[in-house]
Amino acid sequence: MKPEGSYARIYAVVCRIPCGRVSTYGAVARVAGLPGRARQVGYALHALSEEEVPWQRVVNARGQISLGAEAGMNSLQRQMLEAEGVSFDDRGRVNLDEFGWRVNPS
DNA sequence: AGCCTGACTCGGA
DNA sequence: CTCCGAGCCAGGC
Repeated sequence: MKPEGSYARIYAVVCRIPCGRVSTYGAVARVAGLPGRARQVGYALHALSEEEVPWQRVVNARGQISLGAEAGMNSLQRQMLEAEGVSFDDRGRVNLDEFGWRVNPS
């Protein structure tokens, strides 16, 4: 198993997130086969920087955008999600109970 | 080789 | 509900 393989897993999971839905780093990590390595998920996405992967649909457990550090990106992400139909509150948080993506919705 | 930082999460206060 | 501390792995210097 190559270390790069883990990254490909993360990208694959993110790509599986349907339009208008968001997921958390922990959830993606778990589905990608990296339980507890949520941090690495964010790290992988940061290194990603590709438009082919909807990294914008990935937020933290609070449903808030953690990009803060990357100037401009956090605002951009919010607008992109809003364009997909995702609602944000005054604090810039998403209602995971509603837009939170479930791997297998019952 | 080691040390520090980081797109995070969880449990407790 | 929010805030704080500890744990986790990988990359950069």
